[in-house]
Amino acid sequence: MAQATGPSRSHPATLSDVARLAGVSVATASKALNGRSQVRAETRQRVIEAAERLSFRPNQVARGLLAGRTGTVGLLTSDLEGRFSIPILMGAEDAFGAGEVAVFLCDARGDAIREQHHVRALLGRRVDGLIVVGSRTDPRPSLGRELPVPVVYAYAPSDDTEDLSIVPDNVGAGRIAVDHLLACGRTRIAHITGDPGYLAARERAEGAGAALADAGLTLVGRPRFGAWSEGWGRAATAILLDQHPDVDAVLCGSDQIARGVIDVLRERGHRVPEDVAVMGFDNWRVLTSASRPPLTSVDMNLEQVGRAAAHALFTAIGGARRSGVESLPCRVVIRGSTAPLS
Amino acid sequence: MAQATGPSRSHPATLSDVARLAGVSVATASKALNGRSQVRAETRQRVIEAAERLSFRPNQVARGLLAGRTGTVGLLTSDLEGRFSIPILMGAEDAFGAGEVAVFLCDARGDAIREQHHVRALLGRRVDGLIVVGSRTDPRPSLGRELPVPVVYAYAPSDDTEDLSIVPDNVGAGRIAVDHLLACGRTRIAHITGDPGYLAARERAEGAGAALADAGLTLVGRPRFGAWSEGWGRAATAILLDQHPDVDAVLCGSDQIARGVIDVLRERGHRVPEDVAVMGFDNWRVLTSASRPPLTSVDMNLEQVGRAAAHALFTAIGGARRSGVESLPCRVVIRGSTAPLS
DNA sequence: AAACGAACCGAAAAGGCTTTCAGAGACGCT
DNA sequence: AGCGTCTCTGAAAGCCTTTTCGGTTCGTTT
Repeated sequence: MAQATGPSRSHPATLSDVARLAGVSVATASKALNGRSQVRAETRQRVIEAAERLSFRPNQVARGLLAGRTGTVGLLTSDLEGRFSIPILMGAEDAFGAGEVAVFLCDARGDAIREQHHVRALLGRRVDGLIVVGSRTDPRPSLGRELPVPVVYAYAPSDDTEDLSIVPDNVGAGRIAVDHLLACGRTRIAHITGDPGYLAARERAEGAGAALADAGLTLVGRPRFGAWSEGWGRAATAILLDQHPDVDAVLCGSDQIARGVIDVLRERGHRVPEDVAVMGFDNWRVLTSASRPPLTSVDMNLEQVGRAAAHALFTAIGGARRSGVESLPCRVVIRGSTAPLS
Repeated sequence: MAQATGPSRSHPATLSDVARLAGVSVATASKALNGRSQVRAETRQRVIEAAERLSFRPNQVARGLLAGRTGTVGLLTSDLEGRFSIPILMGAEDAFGAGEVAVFLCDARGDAIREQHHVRALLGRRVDGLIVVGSRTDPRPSLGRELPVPVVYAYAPSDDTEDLSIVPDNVGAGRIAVDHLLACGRTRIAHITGDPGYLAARERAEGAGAALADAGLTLVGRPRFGAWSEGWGRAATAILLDQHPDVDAVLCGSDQIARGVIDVLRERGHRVPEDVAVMGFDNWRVLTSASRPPLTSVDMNLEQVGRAAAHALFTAIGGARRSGVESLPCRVVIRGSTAPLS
């Protein structure tokens, strides 16, 4: 039943086309299509049919001009490459897409100038709000208070506490990770993690330490900061085993580190998880499921962060402003690399 | 020098605000700011200063309504999760961002219904064009010929040859991969790759076979199709070594497979690259640089694909329509896992 | 029969911008 | 002085939709 001649490449139908075809005025056509009550049912039907025949889609641009709200938001990422931005972005896109909001994507490539440029461009397009997604949890410069639209920061909080930021709770993440290891009966727990220049690394270590203290324990040695790489995981494990051969769990700052740790443990003849339990961080599927055994990991619920940011922005557009840093809980995803001591 | 009272949260300045402040009409103000020639230099200067004082940014929505072109495009991905979409998206965003085009991001989550919904929404916003990004290189259903704006398909080509699609040249990729191994003096080359349901897997195998044939050689055994996982890489390697212990190179269908291959090779006492050279596919940094040794891999130049798609769309909006499937060359990134036989 | 609501419809304005066209000065020429 | 020519400027139309408000038609009430 293909239509012989669709509307095709000519100008899309406008409301006045519909009105003409239905034999009413544009005003009536508008009311009919928008469910306004001052239209006779029969007339409304005629208009709807006309609209369908012309496959009329109301021009959101015109609508936006009139309403003062465009139904668009800007999503400003600092680097798409980083794998943390993507899930957040997905969550936000998802939360908005369900409504009638469209998302402009802008990647600043970590450059402040480019970021400014994008902000200007987005404001020129009269977005109703902005979400700023960072690639690390360290605070970042605020876009300022003088913007004409609300802004929500996701993952990387703003350094201005008047702004609203949504971040994962990395201290809590450290706690629940250790809690899981304790629940598995482990007591000699080491922590190998990434670059100490990252707040995430320091906070996770802090949380881990606090959970251990609550149980009357301490970490085996100090937290071993280094790099977010497999290489560091391997190197640190070698040292760890030399110093503390009796360790029975290693909490790692990332899944990459964890893979390095597991490799060296196996090479040195330690069984995972029987002798040593290993936990990662980030719950990055490629790494967790490919490792032997599959890796227990902490998931930061980044999609959730994205959705929460979208939701917060939505309510802020509605007028309800919040501020401060709100942190969302993380969760432990249990796989084969951790198990109770038998 | 902070301004005491910025434009802040009040309505952004409009052109008529600027005109009033400069003491001219909106028409003149418009011409002055847009570089039209029919304005005295002195008047223009006055207008520009007024615009600056009010930090005036022209309303792109109004401009779009008038011009009939909005300076926006829709970027329709089928799944953001997949790692192939991201670089393409970055490339496209980059190519457009440099100009004055803004990108609407929509993720269909692999659902045709949702895709349709997004297309409708985007057309309602009067995007000037559409880029459809797929997650595998197998052809996908066309959006149809009746759309009012040009469409370019990236990575996953349309099944309608009247559409324009930009894809990586996977056959060529298989060729250059084998060429590199041949250049390293390898002659007993095996191919372990992923799911044969993927066109990419079949095409790469085809290209590899062709390059070998050109050299008067054949693969060691047949291409070993399986899954895109480390696990399959390990399993296939075990079988391969049993059947052909003299193999001197393994071309893998993905970096994940390659990591599995390398692991088993090492465990069985084969040195990489001295005894066996190993190549991956996709050039996925996390995997290539973390493996021991770092992995030589074929990069599909996906950012390039994204940029090319953006560029093609741009010219199509300008009126120059192309059609068919255009494939872009891949490149070999050489790291430690391949080296000349000494 | 006159008046009154209710129900329905359409003209017009608004939103911010660009462009066209006509008008206003300024200037030089005959 | 009168005329044509430039150079600037501004009024107004147009883009597409929504909303307000005034007008018309009916049926109902006194």
